[in-house]
Amino acid sequence: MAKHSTYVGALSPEYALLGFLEQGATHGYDLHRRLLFHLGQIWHISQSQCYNILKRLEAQGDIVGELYEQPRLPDRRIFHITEQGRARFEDWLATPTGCSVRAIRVEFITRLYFAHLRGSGEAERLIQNQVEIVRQGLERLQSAQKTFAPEQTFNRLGLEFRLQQLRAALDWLQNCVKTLQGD
Amino acid sequence: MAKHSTYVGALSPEYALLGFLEQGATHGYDLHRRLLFHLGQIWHISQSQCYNILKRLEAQGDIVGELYEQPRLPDRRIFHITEQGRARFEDWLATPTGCSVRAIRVEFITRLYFAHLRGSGEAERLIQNQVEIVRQGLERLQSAQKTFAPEQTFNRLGLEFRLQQLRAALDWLQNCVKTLQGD
DNA sequence: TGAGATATACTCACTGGGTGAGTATATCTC
DNA sequence: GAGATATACTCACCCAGTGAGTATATCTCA
Repeated sequence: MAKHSTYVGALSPEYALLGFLEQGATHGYDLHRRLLFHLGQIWHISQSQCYNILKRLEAQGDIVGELYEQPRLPDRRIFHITEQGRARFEDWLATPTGCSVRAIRVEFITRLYFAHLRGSGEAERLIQNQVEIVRQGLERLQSAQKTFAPEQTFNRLGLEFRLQQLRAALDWLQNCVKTLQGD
Repeated sequence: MAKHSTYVGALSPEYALLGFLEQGATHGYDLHRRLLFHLGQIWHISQSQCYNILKRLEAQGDIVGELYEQPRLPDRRIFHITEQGRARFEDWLATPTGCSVRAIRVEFITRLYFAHLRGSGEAERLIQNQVEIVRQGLERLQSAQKTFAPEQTFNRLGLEFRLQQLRAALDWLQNCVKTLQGD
């Protein structure tokens, strides 16, 4: 069940789509439009990729589509989220985000978006959790830094880069709280 | 020719492999080991992915492999870089890296690695170029910041995140010069 | 009035990044 | 003498992502 891919590159917008569908049934075209409008700076997803994901979600049983014929426009498939899909989404929303920069930029902000919509301080809790995770990640990287052989200059540089990025992410997280309060 | 993929996710270690092969012919197992040792913090590549790429490079004519039978160990395929492959590599090395954080962390550091090996100030020039590119990117993002509708809080947050990350990258670049001089 | 852009809605075939498991042998270690 | 580790590569698979194509309706502006 809920067999998450383990490798870090696997940041699929499928949960964003599930999240939109959790708010109510709709069709692929609309989902793509909403993704662009609300999270377009986070996800850069083509229309066809959107449909690809919907196809997969349907095959997995997270959503079901019903065909509606329209008089003159192309037929629509309206997707509904299933109980299984809803459970997967809730599960994902409660899963802490890793501390890679990419995970924060993409997965964390997406989670934050849906948590914020629900109100009641969920977003703030999410941020505080993430601050803790990033702090721990920083410590881990800092101790890893000492283990390099001197000839591995570029591995060291790579690690320093990640450290700087994580520190910046931490600053951003702390600023995030204020931004979300002020709107 | 040199049909680069256009989308940002496309950061293939193929050029790193070409770069190693440009230093001399060798086999897949050794290439994977070298990639891990010298750039393991930059590329997280499984063995099979390494072989996948070699297969593609051979199909494209950038490298050629010759089979060597060994008495008791598995056969080896020794790969040589072709003239076309060498040209592709040189081309890539001279191409400026984009200003996404990921591109810098991965592509830029890889370029820097090979430029540094050649000496004669190539690495320093690369860094100075990149500083300029990142500065321009920062300005572009800063002006994009003003164009958001007020309801697009999360797009704005996403953009702020990228801004912070780029500023940190700029600091890192400036530090880089010192690190490379001091070894 | 009529040409061209833009919106609606989806399909298809493809590339390429990435993984995990499997194969078979030799040597090192305890 | 058993079990880990190194050598060297193959295979089948998943999924992220793209670009082009299809077909119609409405809006825009000269």
